[in-house]
Amino acid sequence: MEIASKYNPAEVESKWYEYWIKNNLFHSEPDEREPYTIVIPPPNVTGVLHMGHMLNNTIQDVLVRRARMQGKNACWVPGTDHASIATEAKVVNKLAVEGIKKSDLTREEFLEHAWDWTREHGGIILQQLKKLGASCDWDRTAFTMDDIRSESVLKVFCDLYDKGLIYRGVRMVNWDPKALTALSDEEVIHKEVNGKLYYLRYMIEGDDEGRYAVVATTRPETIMGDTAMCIHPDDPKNAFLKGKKVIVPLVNRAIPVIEDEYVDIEFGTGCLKVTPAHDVNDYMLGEKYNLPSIDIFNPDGTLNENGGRYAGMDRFDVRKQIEKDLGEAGLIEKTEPYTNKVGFSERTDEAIEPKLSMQWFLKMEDLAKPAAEAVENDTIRFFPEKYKNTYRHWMENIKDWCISRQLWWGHQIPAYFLPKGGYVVAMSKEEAFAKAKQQVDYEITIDDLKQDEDVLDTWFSSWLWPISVFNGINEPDNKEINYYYPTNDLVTAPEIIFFWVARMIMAGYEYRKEPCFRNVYFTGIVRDKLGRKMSKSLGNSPDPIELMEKYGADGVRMGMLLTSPAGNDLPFDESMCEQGRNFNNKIWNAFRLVKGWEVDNNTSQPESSKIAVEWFQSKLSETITELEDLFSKYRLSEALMLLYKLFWDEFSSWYLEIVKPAYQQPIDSVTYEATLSFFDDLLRLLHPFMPFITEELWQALYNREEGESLMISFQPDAGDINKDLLSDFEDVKHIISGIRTIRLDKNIPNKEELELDIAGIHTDSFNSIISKMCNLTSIKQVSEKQAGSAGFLVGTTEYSVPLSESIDTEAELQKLEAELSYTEGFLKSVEKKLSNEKFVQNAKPEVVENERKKQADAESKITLIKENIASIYKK
RNA sequence: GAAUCGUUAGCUCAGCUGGUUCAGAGCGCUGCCUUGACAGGGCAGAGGUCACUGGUUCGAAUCCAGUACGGUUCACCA
Repeated sequence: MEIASKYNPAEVESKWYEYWIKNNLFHSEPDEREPYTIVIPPPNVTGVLHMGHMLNNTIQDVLVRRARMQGKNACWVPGTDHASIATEAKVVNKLAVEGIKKSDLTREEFLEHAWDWTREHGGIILQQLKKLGASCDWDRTAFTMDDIRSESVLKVFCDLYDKGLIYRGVRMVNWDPKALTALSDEEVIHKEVNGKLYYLRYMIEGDDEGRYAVVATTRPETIMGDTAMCIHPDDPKNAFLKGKKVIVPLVNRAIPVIEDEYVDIEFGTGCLKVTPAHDVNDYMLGEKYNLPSIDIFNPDGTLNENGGRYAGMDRFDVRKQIEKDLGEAGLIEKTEPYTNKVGFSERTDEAIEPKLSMQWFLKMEDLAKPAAEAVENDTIRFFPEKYKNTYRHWMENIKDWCISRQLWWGHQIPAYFLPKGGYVVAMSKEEAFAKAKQQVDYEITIDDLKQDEDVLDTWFSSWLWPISVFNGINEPDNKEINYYYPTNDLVTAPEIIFFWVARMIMAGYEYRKEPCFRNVYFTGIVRDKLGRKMSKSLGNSPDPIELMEKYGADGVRMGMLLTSPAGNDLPFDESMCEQGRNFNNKIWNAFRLVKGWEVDNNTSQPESSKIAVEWFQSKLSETITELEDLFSKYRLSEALMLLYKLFWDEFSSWYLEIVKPAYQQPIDSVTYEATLSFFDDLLRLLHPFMPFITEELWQALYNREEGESLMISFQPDAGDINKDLLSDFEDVKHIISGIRTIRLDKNIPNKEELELDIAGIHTDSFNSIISKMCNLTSIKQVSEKQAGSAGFLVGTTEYSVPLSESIDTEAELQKLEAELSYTEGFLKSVEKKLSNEKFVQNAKPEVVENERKKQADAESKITLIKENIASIYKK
């Protein structure tokens, strides 16, 4: 049988993915087994796969595949998110290209376009996940705006409204002048901006001496909205302003000077201009002192009629113009460079405008309580744990959630306004009508009801995801939700801990009285070599699909996992995928070797093979035990590395080399069967990490029936671990390495046979292995090392190889001297410790005992080295 | 500004309740190796005052305090 010397992933991957699908192996139905559930963090429906998705979904797939192979009923629910703002922006852009303005369309027409767009681009990302090998239950694919999820969202809205947790009111909100919508606090990113601090003169009204106050502000364009000036009551330098009125420059409006301790005397001049409509703090002052509020902005960030001569201009242009105008009017004292933090929209990167507007809010305090506790007491565990702090801090300072958005793409708020004021909240217009009739004392028709134009924040649907994917909101007692919920693990990015994770936990307790998941694995950020976050705009992100074509999905999966402990950023480098690909190739070639052997039932098993089988059995068991521990701590990269070394070093470099028959010789059947069985176990262990190549080889290892698959077989169990055998074998490796080093040093080809002399304690049972691996003709005990031989120490036993050629005594001496001085130094430090009475008294007995042993070992080693040196001199 | 996490080999990271798993792993690097699974490979090597300064202790990479430098999150100083 001819098998290519290089593994070619492309055809293998699609073949097995189709096979898994065809045999319905990803699908899960409730049964008597223990469930294992993961819900996917739904990617944006019109998004494409990026490196962050690759990392995230690889981890989920590893967890799901492993759980499935542990006999659990594993269910990974896929789906997508309608991503209100992001998608709407994309559709608006697309229409703009076609010369259509959103404002020219009706809501229905716009939504038509949005659905078209969704149908066209939606689900691409899910197809890409299939390339990665994701074992999602595709029959369960959900969308945050499909019927079940939409109904769930409305239901929850109505329910929370009925409970009095949702309210409507005019509040200062974060306004995005580009997307033309309000945002929640979490959607605002504060960035440092280099600007100026403007010192403006406000003349005192009716002051004969022409005195004035100086106000320091970063936003001179908002002066038209000023309705007061504020000073600190105890500020001596501004005391002369008390009770006066000052004139707002340019608009010549008189405003009162108020006093409040909120003002920082030290900052600027100690005078604060108060613009209640455009600053959160000024708004609070306005409330406190009952100040009028003058809104000077249009929704798009241009000035409205209150902006006087600046009406119609953009806010940033006004800032420049006003600086000029005020300067000319002699009303600018000075300007100085100033750095401050400005909020920007997460989605549009537009500077946020604090704006008073009517919005819907959700009260968070009561919802937060059980959610905070659950993480605090580890009912829900975070990996890494440090995010508990972040979470706690947010939960303790939680504010009400602004859930309305002035967009069309999303779940329209189920509130219906009544003709003479007021509104009713209901699941449908019909229901609303019924309610309305009861509520009002005048005649109305259903057409008199007008539904609120706004939609809900995207996260208002995502926070129900673990419940809504099993229809647990609409039918709270259905079989599926009762079986699959609570889910087990959530894999997501720390950036959305507040947006999503925290809120899901809240919804979980509110609607199921149970945690929505048990463990949260936070992935890091995928960065490029320069440490920059990979992003579309920087263009520094490789295309995941191209990567998979180049290195194979298994190779890329491995590359992503090799160096990414939970919570750590991943400095991505293609060389890691290369390492992954190389490992695939190693497995492939090991398989070629084993499958290429000719088996002879009449050959008896050599001693060396018999021991190797026993040893590897123990090694395997040991690794399985360690693996379980690592998985329990979600240390996936370490788990993978452990398997990497098991396969490459222990299995390929040691085990296979030992049992490998001589060239063109057959192998005995006992060893052969054992080797196949080991291979089978190794493939099972590796499968969650690299599903494709393992399935390919597992199918080829034995004759499998149609429908059989590695992915639904079981993880191997750990057997007995013979610790003595394992540790003896480590010595054997050292002996073999020692001999190899001698060959290298002395330039002795492998073909040339050697002898091995041993002075000291040695277990003979491994001689067959040493002999085979080193091409030895004899291994014998000697009282001391022969002259003219090269040696090394393993423990306190001296191994030496007699050499026919004369050896370089000078070099030999140097080596021995170096070892002697090292060992003597070592002995000295041990002796120092032991002669310290306090150490002997205070340290644990076993520690002291250990030091004594070290002392004895070092002493005998020194004696041995000295003898060797002496023997060289004798000669 | 506050909170929090971190600093160990060229790179990415392990190192649990102080003492032989204490100075480790993978990659990279250096040398040698052409027939026999694999050069996408084999074998053997070199590489670190564990950021710094004090302290606790018989004993510190490990515990404590401070400093420096990074990261993350939060914050209304105009």
